[in-house]
Amino acid sequence: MAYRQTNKVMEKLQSKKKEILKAAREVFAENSYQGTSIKTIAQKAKIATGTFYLYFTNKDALITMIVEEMFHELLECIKHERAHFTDGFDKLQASMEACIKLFVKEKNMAKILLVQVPGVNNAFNAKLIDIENELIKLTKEDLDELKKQDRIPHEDTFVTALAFVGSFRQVIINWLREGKPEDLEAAFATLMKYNLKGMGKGDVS
Amino acid sequence: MAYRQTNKVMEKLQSKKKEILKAAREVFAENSYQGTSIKTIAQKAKIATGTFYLYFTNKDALITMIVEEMFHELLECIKHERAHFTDGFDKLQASMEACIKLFVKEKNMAKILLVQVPGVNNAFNAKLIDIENELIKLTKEDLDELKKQDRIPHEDTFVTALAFVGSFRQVIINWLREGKPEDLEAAFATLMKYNLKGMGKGDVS
DNA sequence: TACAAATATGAATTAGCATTCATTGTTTCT
DNA sequence: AGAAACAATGAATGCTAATTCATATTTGTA
Repeated sequence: MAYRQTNKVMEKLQSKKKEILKAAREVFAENSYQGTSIKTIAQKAKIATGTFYLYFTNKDALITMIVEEMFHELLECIKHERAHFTDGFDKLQASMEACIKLFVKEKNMAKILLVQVPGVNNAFNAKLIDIENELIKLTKEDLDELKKQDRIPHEDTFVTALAFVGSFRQVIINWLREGKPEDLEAAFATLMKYNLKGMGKGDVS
Repeated sequence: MAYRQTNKVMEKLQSKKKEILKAAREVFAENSYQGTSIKTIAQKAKIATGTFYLYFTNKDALITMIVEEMFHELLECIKHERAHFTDGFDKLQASMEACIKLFVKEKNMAKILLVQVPGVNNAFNAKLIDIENELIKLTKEDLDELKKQDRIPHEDTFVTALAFVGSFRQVIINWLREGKPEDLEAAFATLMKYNLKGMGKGDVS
């Protein structure tokens, strides 16, 4: 009779794939894409290098899956937090707060998305750019809404959205690279105030 | 008797070295460090691959020299423009305006410094971080001065400096990658206003 | 238990690219 | 002109790391 996988085996395979992904996230967070070898990942995942290729077609497919997973996690997290609010300013604040909280919790994710992967190659950058553009789009929508309500001056909301996202990005990257500011969540307050004032919100204390 | 180079030959060698640097800047602007081969650079510079090694000890020495040249160009340009002003806000504005004008003029420089920033752990990356840190340091000094003069609120000037630089960085990167905003120098006005308001400058129109 | 299908292994293969080097071409000086 | 120093060449070398594959182990069915 034909061989059929039992549940036990299927679960084992699934968990092994997850194990590889987990190991890979850790290794990629500390080393560049080029500087990361399959052998290293395999060792960390406690498998032979050849085994890796039973789970992923190649190194590219691995990093693609990792980045896509992170993309999904990040956007879901942001959208979930935004959903609690209707006010434009509140939605902006919720987005960035969600983002920062997630990065503090999943530092490897931040390192991969912001520090390691950007230099890989132009094809990969495209994926990362998608993530960033999505965040910029969300921000611009909030700004356009606020503009329509006459709650902020009629400036170029696209440039404003870029400035907003860029200021957070820079602080997070510096935190990852140099450990400064030490307390990212405390810096969040300063940063949010800075940006709300920049947008022209009237009553920022 | 010992052979002595004539001026004509020395000049030829100098200009060939410059030719290589120029070709390399062009190639590095479009490809990552790892993705750029000496062969490609040599072809563009119209020399044999072996000849490259008569001018540079290796690939690392080449990128180091390029980045150091750019570092120097950029900081000189900024410092020169700042020197015309004594007021803190004016100095901040002059710095970023100089930066943007230089990047518009030397787009390859911007691409190398901002887009091809690889997560590669080598001299290349370290040097790029140096440049950014220098700019952040300058910004923080201006902010500290303004704070001492009680012209801005007593917020964390380091985080503020990061936000300031980060907002410009993001806009410039987006311009390089997607061509938006189309007119970078026009976006500069919006961006500067945003940041001055963010800092808490009172009379931003 | 036997044997077939599925998984796992890690040494061998392969490919790309930086760097070297034996050879050829050019410049300087007598 | 001819020899010695210098410069240029590009094929050959060597290294690193991704991917493959022949072999071994594990799992499922009868």
